[in-house]
Amino acid sequence: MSSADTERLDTADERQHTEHGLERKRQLLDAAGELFADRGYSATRIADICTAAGVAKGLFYWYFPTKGALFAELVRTMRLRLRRAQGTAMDPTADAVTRIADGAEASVRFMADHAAYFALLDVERSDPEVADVLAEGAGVYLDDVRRIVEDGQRSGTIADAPSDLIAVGVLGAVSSFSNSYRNGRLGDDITVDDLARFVRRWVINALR
Amino acid sequence: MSSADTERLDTADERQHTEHGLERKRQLLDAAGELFADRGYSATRIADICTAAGVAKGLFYWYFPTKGALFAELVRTMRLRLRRAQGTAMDPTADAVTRIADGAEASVRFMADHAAYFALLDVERSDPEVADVLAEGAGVYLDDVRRIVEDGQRSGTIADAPSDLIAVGVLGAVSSFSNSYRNGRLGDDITVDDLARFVRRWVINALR
DNA sequence: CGCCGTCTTGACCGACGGGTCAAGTATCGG
DNA sequence: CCGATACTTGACCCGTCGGTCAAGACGGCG
Repeated sequence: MSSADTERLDTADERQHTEHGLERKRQLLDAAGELFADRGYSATRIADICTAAGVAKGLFYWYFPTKGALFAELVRTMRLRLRRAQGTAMDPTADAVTRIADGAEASVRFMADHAAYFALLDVERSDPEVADVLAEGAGVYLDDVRRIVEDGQRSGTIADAPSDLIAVGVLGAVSSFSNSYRNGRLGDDITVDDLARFVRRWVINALR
Repeated sequence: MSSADTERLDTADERQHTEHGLERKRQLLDAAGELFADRGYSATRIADICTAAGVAKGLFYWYFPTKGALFAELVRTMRLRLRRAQGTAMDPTADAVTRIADGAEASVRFMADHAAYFALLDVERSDPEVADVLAEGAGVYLDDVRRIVEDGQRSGTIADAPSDLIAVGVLGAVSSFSNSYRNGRLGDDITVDDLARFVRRWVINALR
């Protein structure tokens, strides 16, 4: 038996984790998410993440091959969760406008629920170390929305204009409102429900 | 005469620059703007800026006390220019909706003209070293728009809803569309004029 | 020409932080 | 009780990068 079999994973990122190991990993992910959110990616030291999670620095590399890998995992997890939230909020049999409005509303609520995480997506977009992962998902939502917009245009419920422009507008509205809400630019007297309702109305208004 | 007079400016950021000196400074500012835009603030090394500007690293500190200071100057210059562009585009005697639409259109054109610069504002929002400068101006535009919105609501031309929400929506639309245009998400077949017209229509539609 | 202030250089310094490593501890199946 | 495998530690290494500095070059003015 050659020694290659075991060596394959020595340095690799795929390790055999126990239940407890996965829990640790999640702790690190959580700590990192919070720190990234309010200090930025590059301003967050691996040592900070470990301190926040209450472990030694060396342990970081047991779970992640590099800082960027953790970031990528964080982003992908988040993206998955958001899409799931959108999916369950949208009734596939409803008309295009309703579907978009439902998706937008769900996104706003989701982003408000996970404010710490979403401050991230909004940040460090250009750091080459992370740009790829971020860009990778940027077009996905756009495509989702554009498809529905075109659907709506075929049935005449959505105004006739370049579908990608409209999609950008919808996505932009969701993220703008969510961002402003998150960093308190809207004041404390407005609730998530208020915001969600307003965005729904705003989007519907923009589509016609 | 005490020696304090000359010493005051030794380390300070205010230096006596000749015409040629100011030109140099502008070169550095330009080079930095471009590099920041496509690599991010923290990923851009001072050495990179100097290389791009074709000067030695030491010279950087003849013109700027620190990296952050250059950034701050860049941002403030940009903000000033944008506000000026908006100001000249908006007829103070026109009604609120027209004023907002004009301002939005002008902003879109301006951002397209200065794409390299504006990739910046969108980036590294959370880097503590630069967060202050960025946040400092964030509320300004919001206030500008909100005032006009409230004006329009008084005269009944703008829908009755929290004015800050509406202002966030307008600002968000402008930046979303500009961003998408800048990084090519809208395809090459769309021109700035198309975009500007579309945003105008979008904003007007959203206000009523 | 000689002085002075502006401008320019590139070698150098220091710390900061990502990543490594050798030495453990904890747990579990046999 | 033994060995294997997952986990944990903190000292250490080392490249990188912001910032300094001493030595000049250039240009105008008396």
